[in-house]
Amino acid sequence: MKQVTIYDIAKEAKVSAATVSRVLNNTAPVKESTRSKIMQIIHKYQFQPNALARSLLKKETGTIGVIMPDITNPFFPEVFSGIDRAASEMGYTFFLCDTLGDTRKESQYLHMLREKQVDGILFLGGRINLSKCDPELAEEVVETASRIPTVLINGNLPGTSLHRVILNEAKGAEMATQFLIDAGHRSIAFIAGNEEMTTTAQKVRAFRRVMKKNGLEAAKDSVLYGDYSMASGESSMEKILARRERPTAVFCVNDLTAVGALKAAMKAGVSVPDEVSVIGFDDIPLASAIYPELTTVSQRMDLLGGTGVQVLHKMILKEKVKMLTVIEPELVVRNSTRNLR
Amino acid sequence: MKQVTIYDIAKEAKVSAATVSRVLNNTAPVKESTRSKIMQIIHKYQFQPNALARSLLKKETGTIGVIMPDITNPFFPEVFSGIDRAASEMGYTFFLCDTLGDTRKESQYLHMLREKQVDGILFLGGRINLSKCDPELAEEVVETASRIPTVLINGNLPGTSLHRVILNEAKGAEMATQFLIDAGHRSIAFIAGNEEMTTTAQKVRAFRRVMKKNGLEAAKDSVLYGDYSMASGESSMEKILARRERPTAVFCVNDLTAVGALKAAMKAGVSVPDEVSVIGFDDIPLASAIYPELTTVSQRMDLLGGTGVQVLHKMILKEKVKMLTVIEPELVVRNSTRNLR
DNA sequence: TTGAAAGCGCTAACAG
DNA sequence: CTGTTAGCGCTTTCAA
Repeated sequence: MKQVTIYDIAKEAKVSAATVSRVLNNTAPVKESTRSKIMQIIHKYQFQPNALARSLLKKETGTIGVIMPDITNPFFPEVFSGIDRAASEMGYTFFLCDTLGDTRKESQYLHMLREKQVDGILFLGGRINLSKCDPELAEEVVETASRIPTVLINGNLPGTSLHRVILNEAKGAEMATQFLIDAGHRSIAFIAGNEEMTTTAQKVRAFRRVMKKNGLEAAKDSVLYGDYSMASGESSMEKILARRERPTAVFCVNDLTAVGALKAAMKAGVSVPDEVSVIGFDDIPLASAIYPELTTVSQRMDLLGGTGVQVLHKMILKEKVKMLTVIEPELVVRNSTRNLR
Repeated sequence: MKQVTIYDIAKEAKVSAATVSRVLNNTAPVKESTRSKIMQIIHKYQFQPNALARSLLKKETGTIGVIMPDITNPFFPEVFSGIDRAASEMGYTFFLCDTLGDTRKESQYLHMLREKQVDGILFLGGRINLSKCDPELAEEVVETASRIPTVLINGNLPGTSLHRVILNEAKGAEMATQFLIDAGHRSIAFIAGNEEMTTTAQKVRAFRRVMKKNGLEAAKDSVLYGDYSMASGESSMEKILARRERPTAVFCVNDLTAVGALKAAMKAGVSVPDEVSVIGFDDIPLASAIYPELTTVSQRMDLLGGTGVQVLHKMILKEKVKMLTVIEPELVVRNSTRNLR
């Protein structure tokens, strides 16, 4: 079936293509009788203008590229949902680019998004969470950002200056640690993620700092590294429970890990929170859906995503925006932690 | 910064745009010396061709639209992941269209995807899961599908004939029910989803059929309706536990609901599986990450998504494909169910 | 092996 | 209020 174009409509209505375009876009007054005739024909053919042609001309596509490492990790759908909610009103649609944590795919997507002329890019995870990011990879992002408005969500590329929207993770980790200490815990373990990632490094530093500040010792083996997954939380918790000296509380780098830790505890017949307190990070929906409900630090993922879009939108409009927007975490106390006093 | 075009490259290389296009696409032999000169200039400007212009001409965008009701429900990211894995090798990228279960948004996205000239559409959830779908809504999909290859995943539009890839849900529900009965359960409740949706209706029918076949009674109140969420599973389970005559097993329409049910049981101090068995449906990652690990029916979501893409891809290539592809469910026995014999 | 020219479908001046 | 004209950036004959 041949695609019907604005010319076909114009011919049948005995007007010029320009006039059809005018009624399509309401971009200039058109006599009511012509308008309705045109409308009728448009309807008859179920005509829809070709967005490619329009975008080619207008140099805007109404499309945003979202790069993320793993849509299967509940954190990202939540952020995406916030992005979507904020941006669909503005008329944007999204290329969802799942990199599976593969740096090469990140590069590919960066290129692809440029070719497809997206209006903006939202970058989450991957290289922007590496403590030591290869300068070439960083340069790639900078290069892209110099042509397409780009905002990094919850990440950074040291040595560059890109627009960012981040959650104050250090603060969140401080809050969690202090909360545990205030509840009387003196021996606390931290189930972390990947050591090379800032999402872990920042929290570990904050954790150690707060412990020290409270005159507590964070033994070397108090921090266990993993990969942010439920499986990793489970195995780390097993190790912890196997020790002769168990901590009374465990702080997890994210909720997924915490859920895994909870499972390990239950499996071992160790009661949470009676025998060990567990606190997570993120506040994904799952956190409040399990038993015991998880005490956690909210990343306010929808706000994170929504704010990212707002910043990006302003950049697209060439309005002024702060380079850095930081969102404050919130402690959400539920039932997986116990007050020892 | 003005966008650099193929002409700028051509001019600087002192060749025609056609030649540049040839080296870009390897579409005709080019003298090695010219080729390398052009390449060098392309590199210098970090030139990337404008995909809009190319797509306008070639009438293909390498883009697939994926319409789904809720990216926040773990089922969908899993399917998407399967789609992505299968399709990114083929060079497709995705518009992710989250409808939030809003029929109007579905319509909007259908239109938008057409305007953006996607090569194909994958439709999940929403109107294609309604037992009684408004003919106009169905017609909209048919109309779209007549112009753009479209496949429905896990759904149907009665009275139309569209390409579909579905999981045999009735079979899955039969397997789950029979499994419970074989384990000696005689009183079984079913926590369902929305009564108007086929994902619920099919399972309810299968559940009743198998009960009857085994000479068991499925009392009217044995089926509780809800909305597929963890919260709905929790509240339904609370109702069930409040009865003087408790069933010994509960079959849940999906894993999310089952997780909610588990929570309610734990909260009430009712042991799963000792006092009540719980079986889910889907096998999302969460199912095996909680304690007790959930017995469930696998929807093989990655296969579902991957197969959907394969079918779609063939349609795009105008190859022959079966209208209907059905995937068989698998029972995954874990620890949330108990054998009574 | 290369260039000229036409055109994908649309919009934006500029006239009238 | 409406038509004409000229592209947007690219690919593809057709000739040379």
